[in-house]
Amino acid sequence: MSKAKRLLDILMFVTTKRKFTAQEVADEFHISIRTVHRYIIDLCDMGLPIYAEQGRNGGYTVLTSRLLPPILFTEEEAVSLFFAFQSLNFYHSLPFDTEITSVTHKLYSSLQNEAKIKVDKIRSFISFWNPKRTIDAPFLKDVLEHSIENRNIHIQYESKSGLKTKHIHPIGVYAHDGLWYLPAYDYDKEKILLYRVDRILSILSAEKSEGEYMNLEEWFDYHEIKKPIRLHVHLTKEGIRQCKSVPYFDGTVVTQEDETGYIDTIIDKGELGFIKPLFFRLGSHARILEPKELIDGLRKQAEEILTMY
Amino acid sequence: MSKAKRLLDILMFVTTKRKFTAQEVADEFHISIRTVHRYIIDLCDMGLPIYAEQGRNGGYTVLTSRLLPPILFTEEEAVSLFFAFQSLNFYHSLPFDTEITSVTHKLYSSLQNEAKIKVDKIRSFISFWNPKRTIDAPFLKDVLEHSIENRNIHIQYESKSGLKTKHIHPIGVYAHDGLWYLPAYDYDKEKILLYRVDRILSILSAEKSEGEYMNLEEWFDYHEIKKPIRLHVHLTKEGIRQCKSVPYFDGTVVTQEDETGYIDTIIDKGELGFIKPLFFRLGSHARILEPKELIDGLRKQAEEILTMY
DNA sequence: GTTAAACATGACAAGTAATGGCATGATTAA
DNA sequence: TTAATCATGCCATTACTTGTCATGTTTAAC
Repeated sequence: MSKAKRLLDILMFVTTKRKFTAQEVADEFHISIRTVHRYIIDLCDMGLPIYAEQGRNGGYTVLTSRLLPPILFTEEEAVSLFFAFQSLNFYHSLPFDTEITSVTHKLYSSLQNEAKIKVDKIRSFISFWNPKRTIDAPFLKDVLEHSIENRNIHIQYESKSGLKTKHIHPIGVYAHDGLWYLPAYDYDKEKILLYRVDRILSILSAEKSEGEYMNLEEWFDYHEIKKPIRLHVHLTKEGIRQCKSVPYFDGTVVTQEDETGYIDTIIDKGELGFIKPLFFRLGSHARILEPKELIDGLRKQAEEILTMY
Repeated sequence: MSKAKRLLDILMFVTTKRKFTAQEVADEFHISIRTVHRYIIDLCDMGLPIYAEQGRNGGYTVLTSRLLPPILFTEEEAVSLFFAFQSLNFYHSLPFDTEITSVTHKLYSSLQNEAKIKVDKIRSFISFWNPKRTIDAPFLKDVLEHSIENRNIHIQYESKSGLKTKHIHPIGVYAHDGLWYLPAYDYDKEKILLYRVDRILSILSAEKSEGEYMNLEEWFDYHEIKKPIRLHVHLTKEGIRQCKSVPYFDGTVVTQEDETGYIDTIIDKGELGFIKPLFFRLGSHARILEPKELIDGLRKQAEEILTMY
């Protein structure tokens, strides 16, 4: 076996063990101790942070955590990585922040000048916009950790009705529109609710969870329609155009031959509050035929507005 | 110099040149041709896709594009990369799609089992939610290319008032809420407008641009207030809560001692259409004091609703 | 069809690097 | 004091790398 290959094998061996003696390596690879000492000098030269403790019970200790075998990237692949990083730029709170910074440096410094220019251009010509929030989510990493470790937590939460203590089982976290959300099973309400990570004021305690809950992906797919209700709306041409831009209606907008259209679908009653402002904006571009509750809600809100002003 | 170092130097040399002869390498590194042949066998063993053409004008050709020197990542760094990729998951159209797939494979396959589990967990416990759009943006990569290369383009665009041909200078592209947007200088309207990349039906022609335009970052920072207007609103406690969640008002919401609050700021008249539905939803939680146009707009829309139903 | 430029491969001697063994010393815990 | 550990030097042996030369093969150009 070539020396380079053997060195890498030893690199993997020692970064995995973290603490080891020269004798252990010699036994593992059937080489002499003298050679092991020499190899360790080579690894140090390669930049592996390693230190030795002398005397009985001494040995070597590797400072970095486990390393991957060296990977050869093409320039395009490196560029695509910077593109991926670009999508994280607008987030204020992020887990893995320090690691991403170190990867960025490692990659950027190994690029040739031409590729550096390309990366810089990507940075200035492409962006993933999210509202630049000033809201901090200090418990993001903790909450993520607890959900990965399948633990229940007690949290102090700033809800609509004031400060509350909640006993929840976190399902996962997701970012949307610059904010971090936490779907979690609420043991008091006995159902899954959606929390905002920035509104968590503290984590009081955590305990291992026994139950099995859905994961984040399942939660995204899962939309229980508890109170099905028919939504039936006629749309003008402009109404179609606007509704097609609303992800919620993606796929349900039907265009007819005369260029008008309609939406005719089943939704959950709880979602009416969410779509009401939408139809307010559409005004006469959308004529709601069903449900009556939506029409009444719109009327009520319209009357409230007219009473106010 | 050690063999490993020399092999890497040659690797860089040949991946940059793409096509070369053994003699060229021999001259460059002052080694014999025989050795070059031997080195090339080593590079093949390392997995470099390279083939030889025999005969006069023959030589070697490297199939992959330029490679970076091998990079050592820590396991945490690799995990953070998967985290970054996660943020691209909900996008339907992406440039660099193939590269990201190949990087993902390279990295994942080099992970140890334990780390693979960690990555899988991240994938199932953290997400960057964006509406799953079915809308395709086939010209995304082209438009990006043209803006990087500082070119003007003629496009067919599906606008509010139908199919139109536009002569524009693209400034860059950005993703928001699952859609790709293109701010661009419109040569007919003589100002910067915002286009949706999915509404571009074709790119008719392109020519080198002479002018200097702002870049994407500048455009984000730039918000010309052409027709300044005062927005002055009183908010209830719930009104404050809701407005604080609206990025547009981030920082302008003031809370008073009695737990009510207000917004008092200068905005552009053109933005009224955008904030109108917001105040409709807030209803009596927000009492608009100024501008009159906003109140009138709300009243008009409310009357339209009441006339309809 | 001959020639020149390229790759492909083998043999071998000379040179270089890596290895193992041994010796010595330093440091530390038992 | 002893045993376990790292640190380092020396040297003979072994293994590898290199350059030179020789021999083939393939292909384009003349």
